[in-house]
Amino acid sequence: MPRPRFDKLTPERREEILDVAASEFAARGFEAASLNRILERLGLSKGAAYYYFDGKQDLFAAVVEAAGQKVLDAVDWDRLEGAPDFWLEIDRVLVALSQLFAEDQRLAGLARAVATMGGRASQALSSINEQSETFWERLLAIGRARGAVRDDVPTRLLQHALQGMFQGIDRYDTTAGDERRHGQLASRMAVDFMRRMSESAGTGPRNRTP
Amino acid sequence: MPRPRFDKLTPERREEILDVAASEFAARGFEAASLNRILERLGLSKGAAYYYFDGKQDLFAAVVEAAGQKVLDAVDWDRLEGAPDFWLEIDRVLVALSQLFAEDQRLAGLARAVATMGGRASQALSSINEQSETFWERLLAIGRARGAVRDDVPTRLLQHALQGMFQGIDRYDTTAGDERRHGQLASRMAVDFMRRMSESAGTGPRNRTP
Amino acid sequence: MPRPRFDKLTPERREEILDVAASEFAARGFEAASLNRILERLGLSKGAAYYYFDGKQDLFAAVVEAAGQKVLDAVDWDRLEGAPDFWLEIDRVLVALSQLFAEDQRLAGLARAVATMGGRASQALSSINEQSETFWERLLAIGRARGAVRDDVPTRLLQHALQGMFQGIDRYDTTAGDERRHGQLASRMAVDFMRRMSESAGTGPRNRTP
Amino acid sequence: MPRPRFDKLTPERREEILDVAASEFAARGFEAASLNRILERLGLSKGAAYYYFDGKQDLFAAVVEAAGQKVLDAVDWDRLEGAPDFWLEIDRVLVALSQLFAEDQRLAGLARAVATMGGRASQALSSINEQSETFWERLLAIGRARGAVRDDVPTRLLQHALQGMFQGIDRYDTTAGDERRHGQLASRMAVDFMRRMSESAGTGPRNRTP
DNA sequence: AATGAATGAGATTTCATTCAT
DNA sequence: TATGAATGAAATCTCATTCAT
Repeated sequence: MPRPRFDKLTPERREEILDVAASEFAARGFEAASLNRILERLGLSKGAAYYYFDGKQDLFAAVVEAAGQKVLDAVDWDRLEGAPDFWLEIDRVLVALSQLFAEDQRLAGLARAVATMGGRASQALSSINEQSETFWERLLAIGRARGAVRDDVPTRLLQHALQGMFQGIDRYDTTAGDERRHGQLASRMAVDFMRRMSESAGTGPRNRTP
Repeated sequence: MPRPRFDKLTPERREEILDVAASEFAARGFEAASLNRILERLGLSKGAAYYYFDGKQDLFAAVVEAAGQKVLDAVDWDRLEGAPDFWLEIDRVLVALSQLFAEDQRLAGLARAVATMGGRASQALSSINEQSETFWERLLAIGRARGAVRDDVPTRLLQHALQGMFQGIDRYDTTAGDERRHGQLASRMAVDFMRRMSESAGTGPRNRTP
Repeated sequence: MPRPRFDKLTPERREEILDVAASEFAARGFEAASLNRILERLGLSKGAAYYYFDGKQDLFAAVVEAAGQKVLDAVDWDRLEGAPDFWLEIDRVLVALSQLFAEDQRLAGLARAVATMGGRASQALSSINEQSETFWERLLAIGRARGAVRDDVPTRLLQHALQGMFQGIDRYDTTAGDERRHGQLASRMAVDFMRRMSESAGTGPRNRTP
Repeated sequence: MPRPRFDKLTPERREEILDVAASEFAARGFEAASLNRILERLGLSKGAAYYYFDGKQDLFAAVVEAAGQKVLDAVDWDRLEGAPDFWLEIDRVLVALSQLFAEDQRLAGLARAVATMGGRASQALSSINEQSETFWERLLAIGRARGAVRDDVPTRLLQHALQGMFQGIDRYDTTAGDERRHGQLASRMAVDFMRRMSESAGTGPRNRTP
């Protein structure tokens, strides 16, 4: 994770650095991404880079954390907690997220890049995983408290299954021909899949997707 | 894809080559895998390698295709087609597959490696994608013919969603602590998720998982 | 030079081999040309290639010699010897040659490739140089016997200067934009340059080019 | 072309680098030259090389440009412009150049190397071609302004023909046995050839070479 | 607080040639 | 006569990282 010094930079510079790095990582994946290229595009010296970050992995971690924060912030947790119909609200949440992903093309790429790292990135990604788990745990916990989400399956298992399902849809989206229509359909189906996977039995009518 | 010459090698050598390469690709992903390391471990000269394969990507494609074939072969398609209860048979199929994955640890790694390549590997992976689509299309087509699989969603979208879900579960499996018990649970849950995602409405009782 | 065995091949095969090799050498120059690529395109095995030729240089020599023979054969030496006006006949000769070069695009490329080798190709090119010298010596000797070509400069020097000049024009031709018109102009100017360089003083009017 | 950083090296180091590289390129031509060998001889690490240059072609371009500059600097343009007898002055210029080439053996080799690249080196050699054209355009423009150089032929055509002729003489020079005497003769003849090729008709007596 | 020169290992790939069969 | 498997050196280039200043 970035050294404390990194926070002393102006917010603009900080954001620019993470921005450019995000583009590279998202476009090429962690391994194929080139630190050199990132720094060149940034006009940042090698020395400076290693002054702020501990290396390539550390920069990657910072980038992904920032992206994760964006996702966390895009959800109105209080509203979700208080919503009368959990699944209806989830629908809103996912629509918001899919808009976020549509606006910031790098998010999907980063998600893919993280998935790639697998077991390899030992320490660097621990914070990322925590963050990711936070998101799902929070979301599923709320659902469970409402009795909307099944409790016959470990949270982490459900989380990974959902996460994977979303990534699969993302991959479909990426390779689909007619982009606009597919994007909408994919987003709608994602909600449907999520509900089917997570809903506790007997919660309500079988199929809410019109 | 490997040059025709490759097929002239003894089956043992062929398998050994694909085996070692599979280990490397599965363990590190495509980008981070080192062709050098593979050849070194094989005692194969660089020249020979390029005599049989067109390059790193080509070798990767061969490795993945062989793995894919294993998966295809693990399914008894005729039996699936004739089974009285589709979902019951699917359960058997997935159990078989999860055993296959458990036995050959590299399979999951390869699946991850393929997922990683994303758009980058253009031509080299076309055959792989075909193979993968073949598997799912076949499976879903049978399910649809039986009226067991919903038809309100494009096959490819469903395929990707399912594929991603399984990968998510695999990732859960990989990082879970108590391996044995989790593996079984995960496998059982995978069937449940798949059924929930794919089942056509009104097919039967809501939740078959006891 | 090709081993005697080479002559035992059918003329068609012989020509095909030299043809394909000529394309490669002409297109890439000697160093960058790939023997592998040539053999692949020919469907000729490595073993066979080394059975007929002594190696890359040897093949190159054979290719160039064949090309040189074409050039030698394109000149009607008897007619040149008996022509009433030497320079008028040279004009015809050069037009014929420039047509030959226009028809067989590889000739110019080969000429360039030979020029490249410089001192390096020690033995392999000796025959080529002999051939080349034969051409010019013959041509200049006739001109001298007629009193049309100056004799205050060593033949070999004149030869190299002329050869170089032609190559220069060839290079101009290659890079010129409007191909058709330039080709004609270049060919016409080549004769003019050659005459100016070679004509003995006081042979006639200053400028025959209309 | 070398990155700006290259100019920050000490002049000595800069010259040494270009020197060693020039030797290799001149001796073997571009394709056969080995970047590895150059760096080894220089005691320069690969990384450093690519820190200063963009690659082999880039280094080559730098080498040739430096050489070209030497040639341009060897001509006293002002004096040529003001000389009472253009061709007499050209004689001086060419003698100076032939001395330059005699002193720096690599120059001719480099000229040959450049000629070799032909169409292949697309962008890398654009600056070199400009430089070369500058030299000839300048020289011929002065001659034309004086009425000494014919204007019935495009400058670039004349330029290439002259350039080729000089290279031919250089090749003669290289392969000639008795070096000293030939060199002088060749230099003298080069002037004669150039004049014959370029002189506008009716400028003066037919043959100035005694 | 920052620079940027330098490293050197390692990447993938291509080459001409040999030789057992 | 002919094959084609095998070699291994060498090619160009990129990488993340270090460190003296």
